[in-house]
Amino acid sequence: MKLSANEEYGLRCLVRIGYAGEGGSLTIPEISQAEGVSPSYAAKILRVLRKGGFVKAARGKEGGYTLARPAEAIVIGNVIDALGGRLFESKFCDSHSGQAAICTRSVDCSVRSLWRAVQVAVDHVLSKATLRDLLQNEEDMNSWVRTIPGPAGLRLVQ
Amino acid sequence: MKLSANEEYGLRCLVRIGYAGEGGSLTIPEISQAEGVSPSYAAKILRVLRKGGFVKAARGKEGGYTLARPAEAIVIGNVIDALGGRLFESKFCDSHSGQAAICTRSVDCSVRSLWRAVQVAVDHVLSKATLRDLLQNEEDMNSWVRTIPGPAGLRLVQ
DNA sequence: GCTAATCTGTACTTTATAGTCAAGATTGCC
DNA sequence: GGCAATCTTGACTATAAAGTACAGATTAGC
Repeated sequence: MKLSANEEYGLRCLVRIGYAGEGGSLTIPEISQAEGVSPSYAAKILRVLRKGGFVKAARGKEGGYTLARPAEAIVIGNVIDALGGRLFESKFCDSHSGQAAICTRSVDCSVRSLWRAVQVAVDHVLSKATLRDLLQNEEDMNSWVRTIPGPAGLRLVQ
Repeated sequence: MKLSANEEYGLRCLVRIGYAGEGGSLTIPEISQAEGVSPSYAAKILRVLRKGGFVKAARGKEGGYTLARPAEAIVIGNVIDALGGRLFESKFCDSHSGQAAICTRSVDCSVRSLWRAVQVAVDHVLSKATLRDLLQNEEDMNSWVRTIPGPAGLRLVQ
């Protein structure tokens, strides 16, 4: 249960572009240097963000990357989704691949229920947080964390 | 944010051994066939579970794997930990490696706070669930999920 | 239209994870 | 002791993820 490099760097690049403000833009060299990754790699990640519709790219002189939408309209869950595939996507726990038949044995049921509970917990954080939340300072950050409903949401698992 | 094969198969193997009941044991061929993996791979995973102290192995005829402790004394969070490294362990978000200095730039702070919130949410599920919970049927399963406290726990993030 | 700055795409190399193999060690039973 | 069943170990191969290199396309400004 680890973060992929794509998820980590992708989100960081996005936050950095967000910090550039409305209409502000950053170039690949600027971003790659700030994040300490090679320009090629930054470009690769930024391409994913662009294809996901989170940033816009402008070529040529004065070019660079800008947010494609206002920060409050960018849900972090969707960003992570685009960067690293679906949350907890797995070849085993495949409620999405229509292989319901595999859930006849109890081991499958138990484990899948657990992963579902974890996924719901994660989604509760990531689907509520927007890029705007990440652009506040740390103190403000914690305020939205406190607003996450607990048992009510988790009950959805069943 | 994906599950590793180790985490998925490891937990499944453990649950399967748990289903064998108190003192019941399963051999590598039995487990590997049930899970649809090669005996070699099952052996590799079971080694991790053994070194983690979750199962005991007996060699020779009548040998096999047994739970090392009662199911209610096995916390799933610890199992996942042993199988796949620390939750959300990352070379970036390294509050564990004492590199606090990296948190001077706001991008680092924002992103790390987010991951911390996610980790807390995940821990709330995994540190409360025991193997015993997974051995119940699915209906019973959901009952412990409902008991997870929400905002109270997440407030710990700050 | 030329030039320099910038993004875009593909192909490549490196490294980590997943999964396999085979020889060795232990145990229970005869 | 000998045999068969079983776990143990380390080395090996295959596949996926991480990261790099480079040639090409686009644009702003002159």
